[in-house]
Amino acid sequence: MKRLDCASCNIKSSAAKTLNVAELSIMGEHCSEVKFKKGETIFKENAFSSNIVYLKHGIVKIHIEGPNSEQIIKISKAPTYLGIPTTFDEKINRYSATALENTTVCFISLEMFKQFIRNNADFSYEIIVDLCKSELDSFNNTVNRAQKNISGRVADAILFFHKEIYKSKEFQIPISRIEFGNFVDTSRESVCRVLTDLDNGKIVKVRGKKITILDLELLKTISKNG
Amino acid sequence: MKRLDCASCNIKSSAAKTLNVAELSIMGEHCSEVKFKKGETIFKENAFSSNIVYLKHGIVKIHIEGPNSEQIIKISKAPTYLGIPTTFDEKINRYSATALENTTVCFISLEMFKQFIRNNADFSYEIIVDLCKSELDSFNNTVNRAQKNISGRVADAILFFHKEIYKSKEFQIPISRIEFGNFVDTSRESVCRVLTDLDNGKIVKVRGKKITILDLELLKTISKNG
DNA sequence: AACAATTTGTGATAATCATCACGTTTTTTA
DNA sequence: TAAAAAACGTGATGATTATCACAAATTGTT
Repeated sequence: MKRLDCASCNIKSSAAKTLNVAELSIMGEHCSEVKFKKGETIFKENAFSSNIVYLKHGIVKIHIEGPNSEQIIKISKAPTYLGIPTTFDEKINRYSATALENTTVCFISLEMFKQFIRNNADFSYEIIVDLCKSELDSFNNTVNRAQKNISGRVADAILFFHKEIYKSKEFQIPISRIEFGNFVDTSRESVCRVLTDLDNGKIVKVRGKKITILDLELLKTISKNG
Repeated sequence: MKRLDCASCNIKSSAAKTLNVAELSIMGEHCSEVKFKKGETIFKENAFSSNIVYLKHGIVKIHIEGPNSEQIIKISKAPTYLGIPTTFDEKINRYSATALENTTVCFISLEMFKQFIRNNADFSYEIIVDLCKSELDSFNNTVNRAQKNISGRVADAILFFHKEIYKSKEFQIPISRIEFGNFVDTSRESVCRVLTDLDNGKIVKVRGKKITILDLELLKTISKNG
């Protein structure tokens, strides 16, 4: 296993920031860094798992094979942990993670990670804060998926890419129309139709995967009211 | 504040089980036990919050006010923590909890709870395990809500009450038809129709709120395939 | 027990959205 | 660079489900 110099890593998680040099050195001995290309699977549902996965660079989708199609649960951007719930409680992964662009991840030995949690309460504290945040996100997500119509959900997704991922009004969406549908609980065709409507209304300029938000306020209104 | 004798409590959370007598005594000094009647609000979305809530007895619904209606995120049964994510990261509650039957909860001082997490890594560990479990549940929920049709989701809910809450084939559902709809992302009317179909097909006997599962296997099939 | 209020059940109708079909464009690969 | 494969856009159609309307049943109240 490649020895990593975690102490000098400047993309530490807030949990890792609580560790001292000695602890970071131990961590480096139980870590490996791997690069993935766009489209590659980082870890897969139902596969055995004994690593915590930390996303250092890049964007990934978290997805589960549903009864009808792939369900994209969320899209995550570095830096963040990817596989804490999936590895902590279960022996097998309960969801998959796939790179949406070239990414770098650290595979951290689960045993060592648990040691840190058991021995370092500050570390645990930060992990708990993280898990709480994602649970709240997940709850909000449930409401939005359930109660908004397709236009609202597509608008939501565009606003999500704008605010959470690219922090710009102009970006390339990292997913196909099919994946977009799997992300906002609708069909590829419906996504296309909503996008052309937004384009026709000069709210969002849509050119293939390239998105330019023209009227942010109106887009927010659509996100709220559908 | 009423002083509680946490040491002698036999409904301790797995986290609280890691505490020694001295710690449990401290906990008792920073806890208060409150009883709620069916229908009463335990804590409310957008209200200020400075307590961790532990459900000792009873069943509650966790809900969020959505753009169109109340969204029931989940239904939880004692013993469990209710408000970790809502209090840990935020100053205000991000969701409400309402008693579905007479319940007993402990309000635990957030400051003290954070002290335990910072000082007792075994305690933190158990909290993390809990949070991981609920995140996984939440992910599965997302898939089921998105990809199953109404029959499947209603069947799911009945199986949920059977397996997770009452552990019996016969029970009274603790929610109205409207709430049932808010729980499985549909209208009151659609819930009624699916329930009469299940009753007509002799799969589930439905008499008002009283449910008797007659054909468990068929119900599971409906849950899967709609 | 009688009344009011709420909850429930069910038919009719309308809206939303999925699916199908097919042509076009873009991307990948040989 | 040409061929093949994949992704995309859009119209037509049908299925699912929401909404409306109203009667029946249940629950709560005086």
